[in-house]
Amino acid sequence: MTFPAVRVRFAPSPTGYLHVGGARTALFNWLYARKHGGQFLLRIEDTDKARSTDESTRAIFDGLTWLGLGWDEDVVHQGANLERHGHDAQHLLDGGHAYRCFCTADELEQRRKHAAASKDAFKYDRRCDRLDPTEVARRVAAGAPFVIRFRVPEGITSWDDMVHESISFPNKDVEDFVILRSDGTPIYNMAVTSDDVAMRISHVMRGDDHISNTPKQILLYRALGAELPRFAHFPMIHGLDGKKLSKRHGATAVADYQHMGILPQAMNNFLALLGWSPGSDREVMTMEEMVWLFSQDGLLRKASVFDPKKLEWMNGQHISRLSGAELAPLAAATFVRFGLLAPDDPALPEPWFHRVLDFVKERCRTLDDLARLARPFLPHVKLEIDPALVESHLRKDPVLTRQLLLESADMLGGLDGWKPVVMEGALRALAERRGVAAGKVFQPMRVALTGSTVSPGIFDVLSQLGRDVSVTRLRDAAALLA
RNA sequence: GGCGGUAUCGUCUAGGGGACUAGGACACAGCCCUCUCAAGGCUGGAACACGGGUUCGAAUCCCGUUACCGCUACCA
Repeated sequence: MTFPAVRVRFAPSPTGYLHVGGARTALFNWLYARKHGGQFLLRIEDTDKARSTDESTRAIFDGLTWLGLGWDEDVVHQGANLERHGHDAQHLLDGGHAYRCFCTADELEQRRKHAAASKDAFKYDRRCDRLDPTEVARRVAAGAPFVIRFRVPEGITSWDDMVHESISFPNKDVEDFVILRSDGTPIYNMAVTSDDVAMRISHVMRGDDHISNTPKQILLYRALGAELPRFAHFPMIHGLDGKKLSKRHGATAVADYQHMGILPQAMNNFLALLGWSPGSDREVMTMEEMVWLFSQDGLLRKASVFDPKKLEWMNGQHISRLSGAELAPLAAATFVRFGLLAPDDPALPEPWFHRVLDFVKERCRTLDDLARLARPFLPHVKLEIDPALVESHLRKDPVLTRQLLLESADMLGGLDGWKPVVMEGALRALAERRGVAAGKVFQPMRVALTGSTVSPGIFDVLSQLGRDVSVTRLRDAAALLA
């Protein structure tokens, strides 16, 4: 027996940026396709011309590209398939699965309000389905506008969801939904089903806000005589307050995290763990490992809360585990933004640059941290010491500090060899001679050497900087105190 | 209101009838390491929503309640 080909799709509507919930849906689809050697397709659902923008479409492409979630065939623009959607709807009408409805939007609105006022559940009452055929023909001939409604049959509609177990809806709770607007364009469920059939989608995997659309789509598949795909409904992602993630929660676009210095693999890793678990305590994973570990058995049903703190932690883990060479291209844009490198800077592929990244990466949680910490070790960047730091760390005890700086400069300048262990012995001896705690020597040195109170160990800093630069910076700082 | 879904530490989760004194991670607190900051190590507080069943035995299965979420458009 052969398994049907796995073909999945991510189908966002281009009405904003790519937000983290969408990204997670795309990720799961991508992971599933990779896992099973199938295709991951992208379809832009732009049938709502009023809300769709090219800018949003671009944002979706950019977001997916940044995350590394490439799609396998040409992008499908739903709007290009309007004709087929219309045909399918017509086919349904011809086959007796649908009927014309002449009720206007205003009338419907009135009836809905009326129902709400008397606390009744509103459901279309099928009055147009009871119209006499000659009356229908008369109205059509007279040019009366109409929509096409699907005639929901009796019975119950259910399916085995890959995330949930069996979900079922009594058809009496599903109203005769509109499939074609009066202007001949399709409504969501019609367009989606028509496209999914045409694209031979095998697994429809999306957010669980679509659960109540599923019975409608299943009914459409059946009326169209098409084979049903498998369905999977992923739980929503909420903000810290437990409410649906929205702008109120701060950053919700994947691009926001990109600009905050989050690595795409960390974003994917973090998102994957929202609604999926490998079934063990495994947390930090590469994309390859996730593909390997991904399984529908690990799919969770409960909505999860997006916690930016944990994302940052995870980002730090990824940064530390990547080599300087791997980090360089990922960090390039950030270094450019910090004014430390030019776009396509020749330093990017240089081993010395990679060594700098390796030198500081362990203490970073974001690429911004990386840029900040790497700065003092970039030979072409002039060291600047924040005046506030000069005040708080050097001018506290200017005479002694200047003395210590000068002495260490002399001492280091004449040191036999440039080894951290040797420096340590000499510097500690110096502190002892002057009767001060070692930290009293090291911290001013750190500020003098890096312009910061945070850096790798001071002897490693000296070693990385080299003797000449180190001595110069110590003397320069001392000069500030003269 | 109707329909659907969900329920384990503050958060992400492990758990699939006995291995649960409920495990890990983030966050938080303390300690260790230590020249700073991270990383790392150790320790601590912190959860099975509630009520009924089923069973010798329930976090795990069933029912109900509650809470939360989603859908309820000629939006997607």
